[in-house]
Amino acid sequence: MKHKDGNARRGELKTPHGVIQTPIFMPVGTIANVKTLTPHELTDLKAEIILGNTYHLYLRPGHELVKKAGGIHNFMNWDKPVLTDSGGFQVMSLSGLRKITQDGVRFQSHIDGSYHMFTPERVMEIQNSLGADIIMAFDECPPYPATKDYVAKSLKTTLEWAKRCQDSQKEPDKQALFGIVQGGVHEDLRQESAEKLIEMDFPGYSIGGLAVGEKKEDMFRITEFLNPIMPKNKPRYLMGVGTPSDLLVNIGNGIDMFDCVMPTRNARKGTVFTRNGRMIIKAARYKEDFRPIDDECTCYTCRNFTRAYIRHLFAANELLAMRLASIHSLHFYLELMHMARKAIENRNYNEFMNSMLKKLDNIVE
RNA sequence: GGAGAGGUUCCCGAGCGGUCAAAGGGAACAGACUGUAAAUCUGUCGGCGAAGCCUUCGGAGGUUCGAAUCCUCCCCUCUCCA
Repeated sequence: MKHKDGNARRGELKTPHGVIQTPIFMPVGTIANVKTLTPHELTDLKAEIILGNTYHLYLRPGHELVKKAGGIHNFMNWDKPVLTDSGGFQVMSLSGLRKITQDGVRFQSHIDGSYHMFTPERVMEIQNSLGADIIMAFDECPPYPATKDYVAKSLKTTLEWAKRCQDSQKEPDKQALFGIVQGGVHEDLRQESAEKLIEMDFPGYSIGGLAVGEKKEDMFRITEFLNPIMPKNKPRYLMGVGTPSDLLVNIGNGIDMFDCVMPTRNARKGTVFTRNGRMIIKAARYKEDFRPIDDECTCYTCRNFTRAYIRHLFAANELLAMRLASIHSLHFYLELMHMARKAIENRNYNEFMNSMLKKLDNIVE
C-alpha cells in the first residue's frame, strides 16, 4: 500500500503478468472475453486486469483445452493479469441446477443438462489449468434473503472449503489464492469468517455475498465493519460490486478491487454510465440529440459518435450499439477509478467522493 | 366480362351473434439489470382519473334484446379464367 486517505487505500498489486494499481475495477470476461470487445480495445481503455469464470470455462471450452492453448492469457490473447472466479457465484445463480453437500456441489450444466461435481480440490485443479494470476477459493454464496442459520451453516462450509482449496493448491507462487469472506449482513458472522480466513493466511481476501439483493446500507455497513478487521497489507476484493457510487463508497471503506457485469451488461441493453448519472441511451428523448454521450468524456465513442446515432443503432438492433456503449461505460468505470486513485494520493478522497455521489445515481434526462 | 377471396385497433393478423376495446406477433414507449444461463426480462400500448362510461372492426342502411360477426346496396383490393 502506497497511500492512505481516511480508510481509502491506494496500492499496487504484483502479479506474474504485471502490476496493477488499486483501487481498481476489473471488467468481467466470464467466458474468456469481455463481451463485444477485443483485447486491443480493452488495452486502449486502460483495463489492467479482467475476470474469467471457472464454471463457465470448465463447461465450455473445457479447462483442459484452455491449458492446451497455453492458459487463458494465450488462449484469448490477453497478456495482462487475469482473475478467475471459482464458480461459487454460480452455486447461487444456478440454484435450480445444483445440490450442495459437505463435499462439494453437484451441478447440472445450464448448457446441456449434464451432471458435474465441483469440489474445492477440483476447482483448484481447474483454475490451475486456466492459469489466472489470481484465483478464488470455492465458496458458497448464500442467496438473499436467507435465514441467519443458513448463512452460518453455509459459512462453515465455505471455511472448510477454503482450507481444502489452500491445501490442494498446485502453484501458490504463480497464482494468488484469495479466501472469500461470507456471512451475509450479519456482523458477527462476517467477523468469524474474516478471522478464520486470516488465520489461514491468504495473500488476499475477497468479500462475497454482497450486492445480492440486500439494502445498500447493509452492504456499506458490512464493508465498513470489516475494514479494521482485514489485514492492512493485503488486497481486499469486493466481489460483484457494483454501481459507480457503490465503488466510491466502498473505496471509502477500504476496498481495493471490484468487478461487476453492470457496465458491460447494461451497455448491451441500452444504458450507459456517465459522471452525471445513468443515461438510458436507447430512450426516445435522444432521437435528435446530436451531442456525444458526455461532452467531456475522452473515450472513442464520445469522441466520434452522437447520442442520436447510438440510439438509432440500438433501435435498429445493431451490434455496434452494444460495442460503442460498452466502450463508453467501461471507460467511465476505469476513469472513475483513476480519479479515485488520484484523489487518495492528493488526500482529498472524501471531498471527491461526495461531489461525485451527488450525481452518480441520477438518471440523466 | 366470368369465377372466387378479402377489407379488423400504428403494421401484420386471429375472431365469425353475447364471455370483444377485440387473441398472437411486430413496431413504438417506459423501465429493470451488481463474483454474466442475459443483444435478456418486465410493464404500457382507443379515449375518460377508478367501478363504469364513451368511440372503434371499409361506407350506408337493415335484422336482433344484443352485431366485428347475419342480410341488402355501395366503394376498394387481390387471385384465377376469358
